[in-house]
Amino acid sequence: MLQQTQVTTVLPYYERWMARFPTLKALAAADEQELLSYWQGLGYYSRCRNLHEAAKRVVESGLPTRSDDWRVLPGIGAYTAAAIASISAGEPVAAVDGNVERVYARFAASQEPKARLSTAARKWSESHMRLSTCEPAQWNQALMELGARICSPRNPDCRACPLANACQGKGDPHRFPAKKPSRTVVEISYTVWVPAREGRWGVRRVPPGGWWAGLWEFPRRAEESALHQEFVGASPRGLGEVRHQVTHHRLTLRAFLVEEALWPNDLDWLDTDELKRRAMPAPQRKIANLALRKVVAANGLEPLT
DNA sequence: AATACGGGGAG
DNA sequence: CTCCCAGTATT
Repeated sequence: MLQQTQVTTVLPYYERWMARFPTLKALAAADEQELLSYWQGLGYYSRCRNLHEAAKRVVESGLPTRSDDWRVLPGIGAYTAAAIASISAGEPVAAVDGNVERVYARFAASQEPKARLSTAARKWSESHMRLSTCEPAQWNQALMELGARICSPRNPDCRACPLANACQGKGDPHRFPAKKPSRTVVEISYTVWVPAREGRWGVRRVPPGGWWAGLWEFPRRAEESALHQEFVGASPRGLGEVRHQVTHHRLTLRAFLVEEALWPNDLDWLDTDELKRRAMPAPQRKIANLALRKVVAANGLEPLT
């Protein structure tokens, strides 16, 4: 959960997750759709599937010990493997996260691209770790903490830094690490229609290969498509517009309520409680709430969380 | 080496 | 707006 996601964001998800799936065995035996519903809103949903798969393998074959063996599990990369192995087994391997990369980039005044920076930071951290009397877990924690609290992205406090003496970047820490040029934003528009009948909602599984694969959504078409044109001709009721940013794409989803025509025939029809438990992409969740307010507010139903 | 992959926190 | 978050897998 913590991969590329802030601790304060993760915390409530983690608590709910651990209450529901308290052991590896429980996790391995869980239904993937339910896992995704607990993950819903966190993003990077492949992490969820990978964690599930990793739990299955571990329950089947036992817990790894060495970093290299952890590394084989899906979703466990260099950072996570090193973090686990150094903490759980005291293995002297460097856990290099964004903090450590930044600390190293400034310390060595390096503007290398991310891949090389990461490798260099790992060697740097590991060589000093071995010279230190510090436990590997403590060393890793200390370096990450230094990056989070002192060598921070926006306001590095070089006066408080224990490495300032030897640091090559302290004159102008903001030059490191090098920022990659920002990509031009791509605008994408979708029409979303919300099939509703007799208190039920029609959803489909997001097809594989793109964003939100495997989650559930209301039918969606690019606005240029022929289906869209046909749809507009059916004069649906507008629900509203939802904007959402995904990396360098800016999405606009225009949502409409349709009660009869143009439903794909492979929809899953859910009542409101079932809809609430399905994992939906954030913008589709917002549309669900628009629809709920419009259609069933009078019945006293609560919005989706 | 570069890109896809979410969503949100914070300045 | 921008940058970046206790990264990983794929190309």
